[in-house]
Amino acid sequence: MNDLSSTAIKDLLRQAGLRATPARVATLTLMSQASKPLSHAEVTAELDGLAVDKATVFRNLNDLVSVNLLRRAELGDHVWRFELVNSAGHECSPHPHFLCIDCGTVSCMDESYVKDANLNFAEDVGTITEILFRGHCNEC
Amino acid sequence: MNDLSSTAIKDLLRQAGLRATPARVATLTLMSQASKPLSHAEVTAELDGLAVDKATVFRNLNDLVSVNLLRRAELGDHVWRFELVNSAGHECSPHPHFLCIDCGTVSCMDESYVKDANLNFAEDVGTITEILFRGHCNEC
DNA sequence: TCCCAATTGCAATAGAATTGCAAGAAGCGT
DNA sequence: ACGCTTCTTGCAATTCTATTGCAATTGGGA
Repeated sequence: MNDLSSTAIKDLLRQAGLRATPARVATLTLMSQASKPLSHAEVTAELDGLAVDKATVFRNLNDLVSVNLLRRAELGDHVWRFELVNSAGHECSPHPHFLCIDCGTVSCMDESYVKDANLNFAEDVGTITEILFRGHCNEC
Repeated sequence: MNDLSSTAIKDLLRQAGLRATPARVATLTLMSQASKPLSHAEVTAELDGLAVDKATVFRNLNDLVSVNLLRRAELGDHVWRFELVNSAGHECSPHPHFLCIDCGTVSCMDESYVKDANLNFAEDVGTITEILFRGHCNEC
């Protein structure tokens, strides 16, 4: 997806306030080369050359999510999957996401799609912070 | 929501090819009175007067799903939630859910809220099977 | 009512995800 | 380059949701 150099990845981490440890650099590198969202188990397996503990993998993935470098998705099989958040421009205003339950790919949709619905609903039940659509994408 | 009589519920079960055991009747009764999707833990808690084992609750919920009396949803917090599929006409189509990220409460919203958005979006990216809103509910 | 298959209870299990804590690194200032 | 502070890691144990095996029990048609 984004294939970044090692130094670029370290910079990303430090700019996010995280230390650029080998495990984190390897995790982000892996994610930037992945063609689909990876589960924790898959990330652990790919990183086995580094002998990274699974708890560390979990913590790193969640850390990367909390600083918005990764996105965490649930496809409906009770396994978290992680995907790079492409910080190259958009991602500014909150917008709905579409999650394909077959291939796991997350795509962004224009905010205007559900603007009206959002407003109506917010008045009824609470404040919306995330809108997620699940289904089968056109490729699947 | 639908408050069915005990005999009606037994009929539903038998028509579906399942035996009308007390645990199942109680489960379906509870589901028919619920205003929102219930997790397995919630169902177990509500049924504690009957001393139903949690494994039995799981099995019954899954059985009811497999005969299309219940619908099973995953709202992004790794907890299965179940809700009645009302075969009596209304309320049978899948509708959006709202999940409070603070207290975990789930509520249902009317399908019409996002009907237009749904149609527009489906043409663009794929087929929508589930719509989920996350945010802070009015109580939190 | 009788009988067999469906169902249940109990305990054990699977597996994902999380946590506590001490040892080990990253990166700051000097 | 050095040392110090703080963040991370590894390891083991734990939590939590969900599932399964098996013997005992029960529903409901014959």
